[in-house]
Amino acid sequence: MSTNHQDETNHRTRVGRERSARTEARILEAAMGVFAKMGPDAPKIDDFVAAAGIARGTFYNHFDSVDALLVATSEWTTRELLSGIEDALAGIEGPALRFGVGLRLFFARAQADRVWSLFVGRVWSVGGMELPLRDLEEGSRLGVFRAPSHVATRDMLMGGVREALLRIGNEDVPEDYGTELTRLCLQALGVDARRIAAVLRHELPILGSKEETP
Amino acid sequence: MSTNHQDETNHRTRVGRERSARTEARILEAAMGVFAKMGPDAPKIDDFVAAAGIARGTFYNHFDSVDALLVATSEWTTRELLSGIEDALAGIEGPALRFGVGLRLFFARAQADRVWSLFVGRVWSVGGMELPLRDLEEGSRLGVFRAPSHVATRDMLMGGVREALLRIGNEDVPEDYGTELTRLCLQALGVDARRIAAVLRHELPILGSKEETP
Amino acid sequence: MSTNHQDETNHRTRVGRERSARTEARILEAAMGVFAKMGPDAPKIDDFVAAAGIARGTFYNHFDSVDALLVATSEWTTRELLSGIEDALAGIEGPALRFGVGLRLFFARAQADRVWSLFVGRVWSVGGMELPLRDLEEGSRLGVFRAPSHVATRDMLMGGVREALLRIGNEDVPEDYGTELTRLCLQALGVDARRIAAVLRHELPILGSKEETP
Amino acid sequence: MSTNHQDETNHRTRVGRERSARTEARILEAAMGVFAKMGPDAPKIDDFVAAAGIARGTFYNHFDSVDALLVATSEWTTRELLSGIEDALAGIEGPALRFGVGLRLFFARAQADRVWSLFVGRVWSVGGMELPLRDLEEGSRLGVFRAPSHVATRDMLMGGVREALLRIGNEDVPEDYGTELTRLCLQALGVDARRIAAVLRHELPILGSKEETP
DNA sequence: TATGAATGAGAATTCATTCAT
DNA sequence: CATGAATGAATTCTCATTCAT
Repeated sequence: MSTNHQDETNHRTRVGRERSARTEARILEAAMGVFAKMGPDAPKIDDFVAAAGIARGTFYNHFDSVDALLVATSEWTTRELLSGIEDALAGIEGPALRFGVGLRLFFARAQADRVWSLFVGRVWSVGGMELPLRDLEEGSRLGVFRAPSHVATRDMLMGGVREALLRIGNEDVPEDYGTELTRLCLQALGVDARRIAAVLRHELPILGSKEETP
Repeated sequence: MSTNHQDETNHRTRVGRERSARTEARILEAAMGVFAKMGPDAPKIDDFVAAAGIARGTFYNHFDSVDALLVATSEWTTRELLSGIEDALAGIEGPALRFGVGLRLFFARAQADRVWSLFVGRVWSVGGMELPLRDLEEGSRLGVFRAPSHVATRDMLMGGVREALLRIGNEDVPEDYGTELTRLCLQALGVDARRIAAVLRHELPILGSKEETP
Repeated sequence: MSTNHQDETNHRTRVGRERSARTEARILEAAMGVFAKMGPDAPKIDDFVAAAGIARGTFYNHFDSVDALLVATSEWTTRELLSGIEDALAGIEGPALRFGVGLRLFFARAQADRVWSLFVGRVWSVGGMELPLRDLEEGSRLGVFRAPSHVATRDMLMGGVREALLRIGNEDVPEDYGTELTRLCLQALGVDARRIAAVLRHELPILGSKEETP
Repeated sequence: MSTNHQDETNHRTRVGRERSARTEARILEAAMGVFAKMGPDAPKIDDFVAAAGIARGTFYNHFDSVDALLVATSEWTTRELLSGIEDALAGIEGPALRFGVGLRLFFARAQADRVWSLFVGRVWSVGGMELPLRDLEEGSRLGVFRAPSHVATRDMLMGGVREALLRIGNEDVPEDYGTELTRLCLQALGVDARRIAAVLRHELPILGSKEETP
């Protein structure tokens, strides 16, 4: 035997940690699907256990409750997307362009993963996902956006986007669905037609996904 | 002898039915509040029982399950509103005017009853409430609305309105919130600014609520 | 008005009593069927209420519980049969003949009313129906019956008869089923073949049913 | 390292299955007693739970309903007896001898376990226990049995045996009760006295009970 | 006396959680 | 860390009983 005690322990520890991480990922992956299908309140522990193919007790080795799992899943599903979009918008100037292209990127992600789309649409309130307030404010200040009450504007946009996510998650939509939804958002913001056309025509930057994103 | 057997039976039957109807109304009223606060999946039978001040068994005399209650409550909360709005719009012509004024009436109702607003916002998908498709189509055809995909447009509007209902139900909003939301909807539809102003200025017809509305 | 107070009261009382008696008969009739189909433990008050076509409260005007109803139904279904058979056997002598003919009369009744047969078969233990012990003892004493232990003999006969009642109640049996069963009972009792033939050939006396038998 | 992941999993699985099987046996054992005392319809889940000394939830880990438990218990209580009797009769020839000795073995079993006897007597209809039809038919064909209608004969015997089981289960009976009952069955079948005596005198073969019989 | 809505105790069932292996 | 049987509190649901009309 070429391994001494120390090595063995390290090995076991490392193996255990890897196994644990893999199990956790399985649970999160499964949880996204379960929450997407059943919403945040209906699913029971067994739904996750069955979907992840683990034992009941294993669940509790990783999460304390369904609520904790919901939070973790929200975090996991959006972890890198928002900063990713932020990065992708790095070189782009002007609130309308930034907001519109950002939205197009967001919908592209949704259309590429319908389960994700449905999940985010249903539990948005939980995860802290937010509209890019800075761009909205700047747009208002510059007069590019002609929208009245901030709150009403925020609600209109959030609602429209959420409904779109549900639509994408629930049925097949045409490829340009996300673009059209973006157009409607910009119209709602009072952006003039010419500028809207420019935003929708603008080349879509590449969304750099890091490591083990969902 | 002024009462015969037949009369007696009828009387008992009628009295019973009236009592039953009153109890059912109590349950529905309570249910609207419970669903508004807790959503469609979280509440337990006891939540309704406690809110309505009835016995557990009484619940089952009227509804088979929470789901059945949800359906009945949806129906009950919207029964007359939509036809009421339809009636109120009777003399008004033009899709933009009809759609906009209808929306203002709808939000007026919501702002007047925040529990109702929250309930409808949370449960909309269940009740068959629908946008006035006819006006939307006509507006598209006439070029008053400049919106692309029908589906995307529907989603944008529905989502915006739903989010607004949640907002109204959850916190105090300024008096003109509904009007502003309406403006955003019309902007999203591509209606030009002048016409929007006219729609928002148009006098609000009276919404005739019949008998035992919620 | 030609009726004075006294008359009216009498009239009402009489009418009420008649109505009550009719209701009670309806319940008993229905109960026999319900117990026959479901046995003594399974049926709920509502089963009787539904079968009798009465209101729930009405049940309690006549019976205190399902158990009380079972007792009453047993009594009602067998009230006159046993004494009727006794009467019909009045002129017949000899334990084998009396026992055999009595049994044939009993099965004739069962085959004429299958619901009755099933009811008696299932709840026999409740109603105090009993074998004609006197004839059995006399037969033993005289050596006509060659059966060992009294208890075993009683069990064999009771069991056979009960099973026959269930058979008759559950499916169509040939007309001579009761006769054949009687033959088996006499064989079990050790009666010799010639005498059995005589018993089965003996003319069946008429079973005088009085008034409102089931 | 002498245990790998696979081994561990297998071990846990095996241990779990064994524990589960033991619990299930406890429930079945208890259920036999409960059904014997209360019949098939009266007992509540809690009766089984209390008798087996388990938690309410544990019941549902093993059986879906009282009905399912009844079926399982019937199967469990008779699983090996009938084939055991069949085996014990292997070397015995002649329908009367086979039938009679088989019956004596059956009653010996009943008298040795009164709870079993009562259970089988009360729920016979549920479990598929059956009379040895082959012997009955052969006996008829050979003229050893002089019985009329097959159905009537079957009912007479079944009923007698069932009633005997109830008797045995409910009170102390003399040691020869089973034998006497067997005599009555054979008499009912029309077997002549001499042969009956021979059957009852025949030595009782040993009933090999395998492993975990009730 | 007949009615049937309301009641609430009790029975059935689910499900989050624990724990020995 | 993974497993899954056992647990019992929480929840759902049934049904005998009451009572105003």
